[in-house]
Amino acid sequence: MEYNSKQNEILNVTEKLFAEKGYDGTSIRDIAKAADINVAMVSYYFGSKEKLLDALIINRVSCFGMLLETIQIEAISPVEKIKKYVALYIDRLYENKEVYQIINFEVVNQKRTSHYPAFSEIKRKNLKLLESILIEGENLNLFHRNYNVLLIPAIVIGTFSQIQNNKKFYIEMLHLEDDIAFENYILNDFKKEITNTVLAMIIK
Amino acid sequence: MEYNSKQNEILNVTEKLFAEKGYDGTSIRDIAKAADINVAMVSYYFGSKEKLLDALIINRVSCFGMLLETIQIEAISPVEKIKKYVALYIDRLYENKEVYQIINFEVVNQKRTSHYPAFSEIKRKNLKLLESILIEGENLNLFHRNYNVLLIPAIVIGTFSQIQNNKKFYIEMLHLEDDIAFENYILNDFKKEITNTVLAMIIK
DNA sequence: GTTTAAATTAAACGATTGTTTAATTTTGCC
DNA sequence: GGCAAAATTAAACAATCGTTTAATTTAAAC
Repeated sequence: MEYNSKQNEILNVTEKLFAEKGYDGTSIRDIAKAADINVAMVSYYFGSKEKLLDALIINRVSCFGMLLETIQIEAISPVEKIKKYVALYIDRLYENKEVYQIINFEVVNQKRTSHYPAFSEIKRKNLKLLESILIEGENLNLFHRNYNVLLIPAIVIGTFSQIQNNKKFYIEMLHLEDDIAFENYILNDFKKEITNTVLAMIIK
Repeated sequence: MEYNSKQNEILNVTEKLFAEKGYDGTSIRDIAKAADINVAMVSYYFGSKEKLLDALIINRVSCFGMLLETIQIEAISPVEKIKKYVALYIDRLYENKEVYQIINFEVVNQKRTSHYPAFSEIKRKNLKLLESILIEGENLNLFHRNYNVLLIPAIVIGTFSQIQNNKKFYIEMLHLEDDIAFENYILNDFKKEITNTVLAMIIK
């Protein structure tokens, strides 16, 4: 689906507002005001508020799955593959933190669960990839197998979300100066720490 | 604050609905219908919707901090203390998963951040306790210190939330039969796994 | 320049929102 | 039984919600 500049502006504004105030907490008039357009334009371009949410999620998520798959092809050790897997995961989560925040709430929210199958599919795919790397490591006698594969993405995503959601608290506790320092923490120190945690789980 | 049976019924229903559909996604009429009372009763007892949220959170959270502190007094090794710390944390999170779900969203939500200081205080307190156990372990040469203390509660809470929020997905992937099997998984297998993860992070 | 479709607007739609009112019923106390 | 306070009710309040309408402006094509 291709969007013109006006539609993209609406999507950008919507992403920001839905992530900040939630779907139910954001009115179409909020969106129209922030995007500097008439309220009727949202319905005109997207049909309805619910379809706007659909369009936003589909647009943002369409490129989610791809990058990870290249890891398995590379000629590097399973340990390096895990490192790359986690690093890419964190990058991807941070890059799409707004839409991920929206999804995270809307998946829980029992009012709108229409996107559930699409996400299950992406998560299943990512799990398959991780599993193949882990088996490779087990065959090379690098990894043991007394852990639950499901726990690894749960730890990566969960810990990331926890810190991102409580950004203010962690900025305070880590004595970070501003949002840029926080971004640097996530993409560097946190990435290393969570990678080490995952490796400590699986390495013999 | 003491509440009569009618007020408690309202709080119980509100907790369930806010956790399911969010604060903005739940109307006072939803609450009144579920609690089988007149809409005016909510305002009559709690003043407003926002004050109802306040009352709910304060009521549920008031007993949050206490139990953990008993750990430090016990005459057991730091490793055992960490095990107890994580186990108690999981129990507490699961027991209060509804209100925790509400808080988790409302803290992120920039519209209502009034409860932020109270939670920062509880989190800070829990961190202090954890830190004292870790130092005890370092002094006994059991733990090394190349890890970030902040990461431990972030992993425990984050991973728990991630699995709880995507309950449906995990029930499917873990081949669990029903909600009771899921509860058993969280309180037994998951608790062990996440404890092992934390221990793998810190033990020499 | 005229025509036609697309874009944009202000206004209005009915439904729902949180809250208040004023009347009524229930309760506890003497 | 009478009375005052508390509890409960239906109804109404203004505000906001998502959406639609119908009119107007802009843009593109010929």
